[in-house]
Amino acid sequence: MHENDVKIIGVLFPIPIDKIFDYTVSEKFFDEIEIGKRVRVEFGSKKMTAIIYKIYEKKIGENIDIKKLKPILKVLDKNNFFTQEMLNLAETIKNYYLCSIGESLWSFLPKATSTTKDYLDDYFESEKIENYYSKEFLMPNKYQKIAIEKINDSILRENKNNENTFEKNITNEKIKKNPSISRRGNARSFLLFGVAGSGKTEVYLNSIKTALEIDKEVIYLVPEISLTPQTLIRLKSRFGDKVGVLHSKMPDSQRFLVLEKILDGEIKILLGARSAIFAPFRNLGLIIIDEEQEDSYKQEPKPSYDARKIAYWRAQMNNATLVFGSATPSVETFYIATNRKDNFEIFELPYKASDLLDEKTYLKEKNAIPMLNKGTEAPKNEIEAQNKKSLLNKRDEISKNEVSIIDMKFEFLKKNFSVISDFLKKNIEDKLNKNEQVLLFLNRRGNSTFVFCRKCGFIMKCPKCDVSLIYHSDDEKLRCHYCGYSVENVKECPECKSHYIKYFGNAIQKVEKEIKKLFPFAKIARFDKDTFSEDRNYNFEIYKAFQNKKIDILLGTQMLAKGFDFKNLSLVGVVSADVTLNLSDFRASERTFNLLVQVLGRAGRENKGTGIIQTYYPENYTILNAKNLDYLTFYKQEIEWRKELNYPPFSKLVLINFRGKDNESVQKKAQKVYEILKNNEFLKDKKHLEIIGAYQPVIKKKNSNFRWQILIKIIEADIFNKDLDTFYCQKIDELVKLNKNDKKAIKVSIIVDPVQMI
DNA sequence: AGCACGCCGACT
DNA sequence: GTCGGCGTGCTC
Repeated sequence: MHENDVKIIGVLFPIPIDKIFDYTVSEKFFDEIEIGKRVRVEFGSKKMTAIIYKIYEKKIGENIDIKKLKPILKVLDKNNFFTQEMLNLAETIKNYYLCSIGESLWSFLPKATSTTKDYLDDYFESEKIENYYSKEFLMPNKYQKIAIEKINDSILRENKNNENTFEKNITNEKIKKNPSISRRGNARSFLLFGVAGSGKTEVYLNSIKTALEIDKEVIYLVPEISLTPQTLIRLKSRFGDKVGVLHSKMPDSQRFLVLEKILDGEIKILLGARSAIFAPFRNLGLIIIDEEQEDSYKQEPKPSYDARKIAYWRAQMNNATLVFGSATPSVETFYIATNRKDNFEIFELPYKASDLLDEKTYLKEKNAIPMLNKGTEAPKNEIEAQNKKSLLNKRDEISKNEVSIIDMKFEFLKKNFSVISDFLKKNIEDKLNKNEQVLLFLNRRGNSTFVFCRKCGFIMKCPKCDVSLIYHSDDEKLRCHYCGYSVENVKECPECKSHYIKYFGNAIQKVEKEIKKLFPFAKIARFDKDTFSEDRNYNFEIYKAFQNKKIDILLGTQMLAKGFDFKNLSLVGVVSADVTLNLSDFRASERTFNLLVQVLGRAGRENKGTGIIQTYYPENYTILNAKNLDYLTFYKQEIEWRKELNYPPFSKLVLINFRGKDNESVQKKAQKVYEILKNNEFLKDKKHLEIIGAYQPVIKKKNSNFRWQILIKIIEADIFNKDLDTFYCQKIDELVKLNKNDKKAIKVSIIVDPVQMI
């Protein structure tokens, strides 16, 4: 084998080893190989697909023994799915989220998932798009107008001093070790803060139009695409074939087709969930992230990236405009936006668009507002005043639904032992009599939260996880909601053989039974993960059935809170608001607040509806502020304790997970690492570092593995700036890696910015 | 992460 | 005997 006959390339696998693997390339492949293309190679004993990351020209390094290298078998791609920007981004992700470069780069490409036909297809077959939304751009109200003008201004301004980012040939030299992302131009970031129905989408659509006019491309992220078919329909009706979609149920072949169309320039707007943030656009001008507060933007298995953060980095690298939208923004984003950090600006859409756009108002607005998309600048002081006014004053003017809080402790004293309070019952009856629809919300699947023996107190627990089993009456089984373990229901106590088995707590199936008893003539349907998994089309069916008034009472878990838009719904009852509130997670209040506001917002999007929250904590600030739909007051209280206890946005969290079969050795390991971190001379910065541990999380055992954790708070970290705290993270990573290779029986993983704390 | 290889216990 | 559980090490 002569040096001239072969080339050597370095490739990456989707494995957690931070290493580039070298292979030889025979002459017949010389024309095909290119950095970013995928190749088929033998790896160990298996054939695997890898991505070309390096092409070594001519000189073969002295430390590479050519005889040890295996040849590549095939070049898989005609097109290169990676732009130069993506390769740099992979490095950034690797450094920030502490994964291997292989894992990082591979997360950009579709991986084999289920190939079920999605119900969206049926949706398009059965419904005519035009029937739903107009092709015309609606006339925005004055709040929308202010936002649109500012966003358009940002998009257009960047066009002037933007170099062409199209790069065809990627060379090794261009892959820098620490790519700079500080190339910040004038592009800005925006938070659109507006209640449900306030017309955020119309603002997005206008911004997209502007971006397209100057030949820029757009990424539009939604939390879960299959729950929001309306968004796609609206996009398609305005922009037609330029719109591409990526969603979770799509087969890989179709995903690659979408990527190809992006590279060909056929697709200019990509709508999708989290992973769509990696779209290989070469002239990205706008990124929209709707429902910005959703946890689903953060991926938990490695690489555990946050699409919002990636969006921020990509916006910086491309000088693109970034738009976040939410009715209840995440505390972190709201903090940054209101403190105007990182070129961030906040706009409020304080009214439901329907309230403003009655015909009279419409005509008034239409006459008052000059044509859009010409970069017309609204008077600066007016905008400022408008923002100030609405942020400082409580939003009294907002047409809000009437919401009541019911103290369940009091119900108990009244000797009403039902899960439905008298007040809620009366209200449901009232609505049913008026032929209106009711939605009941409960955040717990199954029938009872736990099953125990009244004689000896034995609680049925999952043998693999440290959680109680939940009784499902459908099939008379006890299930673990963490690992899926299930057993037949018990009639006698496995411990003392008594027959005094009691079912405790209120889960959704039990509530369903009770509702059926209370309202025997009502048509009742249940909607949760259990009914959902049985039939993929179920949620669409339910949606249609409810729309067509074939259901009187719909009972559901948090899956209901998203995306659904019911017109005849006039009462939302939260059966229990307390389940998520009591979780030991620093985001528990935030999640509960968001969920409550979302669920309550389902009522009366057209007419005025009512809401009822049942709780044991009627004085809790989360519940109270949710009742008033008062985000600002909630935020002020939430941010205060976060600051006090150094939680995000005042710190960056790094969670180290230890798990293994033997509890004691896992504990020892965790404690040893804790000592090492605590005593390390680089990490002795007590002012900026708080190391907590080693402790057992609330769920001590998961899937037969005992768990221990160490939590590190890097204080005063800037949550969007990766440079500030990278040093600490790298050091932590280094120390943990150095100390984990002695035994494989204990698995150690580091999660940067964890979302699941328990 | 997979996967092979190898060492020990259980059982047709 | 041999099947299989999982602990350990390797992948260019």
